[in-house]
Order: sequence, then C-alpha cells, then structure tokens
Amino acid sequence: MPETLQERVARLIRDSLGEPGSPLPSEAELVDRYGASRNTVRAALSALEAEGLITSSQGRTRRVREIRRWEWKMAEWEKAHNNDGDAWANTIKAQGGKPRNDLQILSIQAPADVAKALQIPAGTAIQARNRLRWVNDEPHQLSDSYFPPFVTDGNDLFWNPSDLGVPGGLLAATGHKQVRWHDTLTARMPSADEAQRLMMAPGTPLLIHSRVGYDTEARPVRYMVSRMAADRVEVSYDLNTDD
Amino acid sequence: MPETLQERVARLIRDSLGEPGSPLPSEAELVDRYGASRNTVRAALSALEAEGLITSSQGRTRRVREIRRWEWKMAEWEKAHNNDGDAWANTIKAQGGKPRNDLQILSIQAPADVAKALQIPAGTAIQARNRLRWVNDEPHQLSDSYFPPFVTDGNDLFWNPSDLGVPGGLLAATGHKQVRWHDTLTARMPSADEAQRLMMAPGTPLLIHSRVGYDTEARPVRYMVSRMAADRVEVSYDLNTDD
DNA sequence: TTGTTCGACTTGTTGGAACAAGTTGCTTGA
DNA sequence: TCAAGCAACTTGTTCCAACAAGTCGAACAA
Repeated sequence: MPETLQERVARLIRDSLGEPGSPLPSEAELVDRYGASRNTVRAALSALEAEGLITSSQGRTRRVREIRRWEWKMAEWEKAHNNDGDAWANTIKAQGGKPRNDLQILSIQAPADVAKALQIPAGTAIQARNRLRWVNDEPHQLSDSYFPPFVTDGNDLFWNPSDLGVPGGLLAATGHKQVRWHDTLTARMPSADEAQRLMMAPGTPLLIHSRVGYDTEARPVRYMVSRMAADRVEVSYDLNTDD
Repeated sequence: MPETLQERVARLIRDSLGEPGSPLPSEAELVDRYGASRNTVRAALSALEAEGLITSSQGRTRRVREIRRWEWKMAEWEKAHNNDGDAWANTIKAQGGKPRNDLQILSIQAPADVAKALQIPAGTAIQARNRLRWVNDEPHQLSDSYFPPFVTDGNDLFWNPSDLGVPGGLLAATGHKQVRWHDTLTARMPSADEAQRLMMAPGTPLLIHSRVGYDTEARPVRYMVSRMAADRVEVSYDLNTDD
C-alpha cells in the first residue's frame, strides 16, 4: 500500500521535529515546503497532535510537546504505618511539587463496576468520596473512593472531610483495617468531560488505576478508581520475594 | 466559548451511539440529519475515532468499538517458583486465550533509558531479548529485556532462545537471582511504527510497563519494557501487609 | 515610560467539489 | 450450482476558497 500524501508529510515533519518546546514552521511554510494543500498539511499536523507529539492552539505557533511526569508509589500508598498525612501529597512534595486536594463526599447508588468490586447489588446506596488532586495548580487526577454500607453505616467519621491525622487511615480507625489489595491498571482516551476537567492536551491518554481493598475477613471494604493524565504521572510499584 | 458545529455534531453522535458493534449512520445521512457539510461531519467522526469510541475503515460502515481486555498479573510474574513454562502464556491460557511468542536475541549498544536503569554507561554493548507476544493470533505487546554485561558475559545460556524449562527463570539458573523489583507504569500514544506492529486501532493508547530486577546485592540484573495495546490488556497487582 | 491600538501573522472553522478505493450483495453467465 | 463481475453503496484523499478568531510585536499616543 502506497503512502498517502498526508502520511508522507506527517512523516517528514515528525522526523524534522526539534527539541521539546521548539516551534514548528507555520502551515503556510509547510504548504510551500511539501507542495501539499493546506488541508493536507493540517491533516498531517493533527495526526501528530493525536500522537501527542506537538501542541497547537489558535493564533499561536505549534510547538514540540514537552512532558514532565510525577511518580506515584503504589506499594507504599496506605501500606505505610506513618500514614498520618496524605501519602499522595507527601510523595509529590518529596519530588518538589505543590499538591492540592478537592474532596467531595456524597451518597450515590452503586453503578455496575462499583457494585461488582464491592460485591454488593447494583443500585445499593453507598458513600462516595470524589477527589480532584492538583500539582502546582495543574489538575492531575480524579480519584474516587467507594465504601460498602457495612463499613459506613452508623459511622459519622466518614462524613468528615478532614481525614488527616487519622493514623493508618480512615478504615483502620473505624475497625476495618485493610490487609490485602488488588490493583488493576489500564489506559484509554478520555471522554470530552474528563479531558476538560483535567485540562488534558489532545493526544494524551488517561491512565486508570483501580484498587480494591480487603479486610482480614477478605471482605471488600473500599474501591478506589483514579483517572490520571498520563503525560503528567508515572505509577510505580516496589516488589520483593517474601522469603 | 460557544460550541462549534463539529463539536456539536460530535456530541450528538456520541450520545446516540448504540451497543458495541452496532453500525453508525453513513456520512451522507449524518450530513442530512445535522445539516453540516461532509468536512464537518468527518471532523466530528474523526474526533470520536481519536477518543477510541468508533472504528472506521474504507468502504465499510463505521461501528461502535468493542473491547475485550486480558489480565496480566504482575505480582505473580517471575515471583512464582513454579515458573517452568512462560508465566505470561499460562496467564493467558487460564483466561481462555491462545498465546504465542516471537523471540529475537541481539546485541545492542545501551540507549540512555536502558543505561540508566542498569546503572551502566550509555553505549555499553549489552544483550537484548525482544519479544512480540500474540493472543489468538492478534499482536498484543512488545516486551524487550536487557541484561548488563556482568550477567551475560561468558554465559552461553543467554543465547538460547528456549528458556522454557529453566526453573525460576534464566537469571536464577545463572546465579543472578532477582529478589527485588521496581515497576513503573505509564501510557502514551503509539508511534506510527508501534501502531503498525501491534495493529492498533486509532484512538488506542499504549500502556507501558517497565521493570528493573535487582539481585541479592542490589545490583540491577534485568531491565524489561513492555509496550501493550491498552484496549487489549489490563495489568494487575496483588499486595498485602507484610506483618 | 507606559499603555493602547492596530496590523500582520498565526491557527480554527466551514463550506464546496471531484475522484479514488474498499465492501457488499445482486445479477448474470458459464 | 457456482463463480465472475458489475452496480451501488461505503469511507478515504485531495484540492480550493473564505472568513473567524487568537497572538504578538511594533508603532503610536498619553
């Protein structure tokens, strides 16, 4: 199959990209340089944008995209006993970032995925804690936690937005200590709403981390789903042999 | 900021999408239905394609995209002592899939990221084992392993493509047992080459897993990078408290 | 010196047209 | 019956044109 003109132009531009942050030639110059129409050049450029290689916004020169990722240590997260502050915030601070946190606590009816993870019937009334986390005043991730009724019922602590200063975390303080976790990771493109709320550049995927926490009796006590802009974060795990 | 016509059309189409696998109206019908030009309708459709919501190929009706993910259990991977076969292949088989494996062993000069992970100077001659893994004759992931010279030097076993049947894996058999691992996960859009090799649909990100394995003396003995089509895989970890 | 305005430059949006090329099913001929 | 081939679909590629709208620096006025 022969290469189409827009593919050819995309390839030539891609191979001539400079350092991150450096400007691209204007559309008009690319039209001259490659002898293609403006539409064709634009098709090539939007392909590069969808690949996450360049930025563009109206009136401004296109530039080579630059990325900086923050590490999120998943194995230490809520496993550490000195979990008196926000473990995530501490991680970011340790890397020189300024973390921030919006928390919203609400009652919802469990959607299918939540119900499955918590092993309860779909539609059950449960509590959700929806967090929007920021780094350096840039939105970073949407982190939603869900708790089954037997954990939250008759426990006002869960309606308290400041869970800081609770040693071992909210669950340990209410007698539902987590001893096992099952994490899954995947990625997909964001919906329009997600892209807008996280101020994501086109061509940036969403990295999705979900965690189900189990207590000593192997009951699920928490389900957390974090949706992160993949160009701003790197999730890490430390493992070792048990023996 | 007012909604543009192509955004409006994209939104209306998005909201009217049916079941996975169901067909979309043709471009001509969408032109009639929304009173926009074909260019505008196509811009809306390619936005939806970039979001990973629909498929399209020449001559064929566009359809709502359907996805099926395979789980890859990272905590069990090479930690298990009964690692006599290929642990990844076993995982896939357990889920009803047919795994396959192309292995290529070659000598390369360490690129920057590999050198950093293995703590050796960039450009050092090292051994690479490049794998292309398939599930049901569909390409799934590119998995490349790199070993530092002190591990491979004078050890012909590493040039043997069939590492099956080596209890505990290749490294254990040569006296460099891994006891600690550091994993990182992130996502980005694939390059044109990656998209082609993995036969990835547009709007599909690459999920990238990297693992550095350390021996008992805390020396890095292996660096592995796996690039996976994110719509076909889900990475998982099982964690527990040590006490 | 400072602030505003304006013009030239950038990319974004939307329309139109024509032809290329892949797919699918029906018709037709062997 | 079966295969080839054609017709009518589909999406893909490529051009042209015009105007909208954001950006940025230089010129100008206070």
